[in-house]
Amino acid sequence: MTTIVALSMKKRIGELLTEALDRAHASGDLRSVPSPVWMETPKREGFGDYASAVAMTLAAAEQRPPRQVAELLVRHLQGADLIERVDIAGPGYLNVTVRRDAWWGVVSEVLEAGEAYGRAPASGRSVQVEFVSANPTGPLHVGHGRLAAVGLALANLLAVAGDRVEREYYVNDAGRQMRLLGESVWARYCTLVGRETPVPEDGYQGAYVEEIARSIVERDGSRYVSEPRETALAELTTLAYERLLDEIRSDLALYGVRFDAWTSERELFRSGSVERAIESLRAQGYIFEADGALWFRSSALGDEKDRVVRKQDGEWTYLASDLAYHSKKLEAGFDVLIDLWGADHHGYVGRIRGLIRAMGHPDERLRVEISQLVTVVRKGKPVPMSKRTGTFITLRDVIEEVGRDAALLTFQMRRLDSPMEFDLELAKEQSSENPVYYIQYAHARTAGILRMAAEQGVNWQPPQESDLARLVLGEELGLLKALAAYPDVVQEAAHAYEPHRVAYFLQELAGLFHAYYYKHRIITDDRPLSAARLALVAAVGVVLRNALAIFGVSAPERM
RNA sequence: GCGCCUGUAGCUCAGUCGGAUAGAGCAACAGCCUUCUAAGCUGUGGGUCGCUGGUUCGAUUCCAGCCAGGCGCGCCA
Repeated sequence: MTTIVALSMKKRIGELLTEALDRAHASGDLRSVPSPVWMETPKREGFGDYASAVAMTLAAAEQRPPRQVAELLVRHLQGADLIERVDIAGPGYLNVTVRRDAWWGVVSEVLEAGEAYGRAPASGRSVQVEFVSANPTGPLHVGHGRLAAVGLALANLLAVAGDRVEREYYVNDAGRQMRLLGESVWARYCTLVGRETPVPEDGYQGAYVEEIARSIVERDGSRYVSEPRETALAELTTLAYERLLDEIRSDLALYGVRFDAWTSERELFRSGSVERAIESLRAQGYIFEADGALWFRSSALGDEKDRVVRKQDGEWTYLASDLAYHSKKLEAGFDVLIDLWGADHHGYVGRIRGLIRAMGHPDERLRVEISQLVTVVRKGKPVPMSKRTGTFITLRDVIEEVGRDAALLTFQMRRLDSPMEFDLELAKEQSSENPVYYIQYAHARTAGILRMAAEQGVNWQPPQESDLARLVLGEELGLLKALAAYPDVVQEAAHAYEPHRVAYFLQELAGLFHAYYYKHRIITDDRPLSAARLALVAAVGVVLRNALAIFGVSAPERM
């Protein structure tokens, strides 16, 4: 039985204020019809626990000064539950102070809900998140690491916020890049068995290409050179891409990123999905022929220009299969499709949006989140990242150098659309100062205290209300308020599709806890007080754990 | 040239549909281990929010124009 957590404190206060507005309107004190109010969390202490600017918003329609509107709202809030005091401040803010005893209940709420604390009821919405989707032509690099970390977190965040979420990786295992990979491996292979062959000019030069060729030589010898070139090439291509895809899968597994579905581009061609998608667009007049090629009339759908889907030489472009891919996703009935792309693909958004429109879906159905590029720096010098030249830092390198948890969380400490610099030397040097340790250490401390309590036989669960009433310190109230805010943080972050907000919350909660721990003893001779504090500590541990889980970061019991 | 993103403390970055005295971490400096873990805590200093205008009672936030950086503008992906 899942406990459906009651409304958060913020929402409860918002409802009380909405009711007050309704009463004010019904009694004729207020002329305008009030819309649902938005509570905010004041930046400064002394401004109450929650604030609303509703009086200022209404002032114009009421043709009265904001403070006068605020005063009448305060009158209608008289006697409301939970509320200790409402102050009018500044230009007309309503600053609501919640009764101290109202906070204690959050401890029991957190402990009873456990893993479910912060989880919203099912929204009924289904969302598909497609991310990473790197071509299997080489190992994952740092940029993929950012996309993987954010995709993982975004998917988890939406799931916690109530959406049904599918995580998908689209495998580009067809087309020109695949052929180049095959030719590159072929060249290395031939050279290794004594037939010097140059790697094609646009081919892949990385050392991993030669390694693949070498492993094929070790297993199969030189038998491919006696086959017809086309047959051998096809076989080597498949061997190479399967091997690289395996590596990608294992890198992602090492990183803790799992996908629910892997869609193959080849399969889209083989199954006829590409032809069907193009035919369907043609039937609507969005496909035409010109200059010996086949075009998608995306300019009629908001794109900058029309795009080729089949080249003069008869080969389909990447766009053709991508149209088929997105058609299938739409037909699968997802309410929202999220594509997480690197900034170097953002010019692609217009044509995919064109498809969405052609298929008669609203723009909101497709969300393309663009990750600005990651610049990798080593000792202050930029490291070029190119699969073709073969000089790049792989995701695996990063995980091995700075650790999985640190890598995952580092990518969450900035907004996705903010460019970031990743200095490997710095990341190593600062590893002990990394936010991830700070947060994990807070969790380990909660675990350590609970262990000690168990050893000393201090009984604290289930928490008694009379004991919780002993939580009166400023630090304790601060922690209670943070715990109460967690469901709001999750919901607001999900609404904005911005998991990094949860990361900042984590840092704040960990900070509050460290300060509390240092200033006050949890386990003392005062058993009821100890019980109350232990319950609070346990609740902090639960929320730290739940929030870390969104990022796929571990919550160690000891460090 | 056009499009998208970015510009906030020395550095890396937050900043809640426009709101109150713009915040955090790192770095610097000064303190704190007889304690349930010092991977921690306490304090100090540090800002023309890129620039200029506009809208508004009110702009770091919205709009326009500049400046600087990144990315894109292919019958590549």
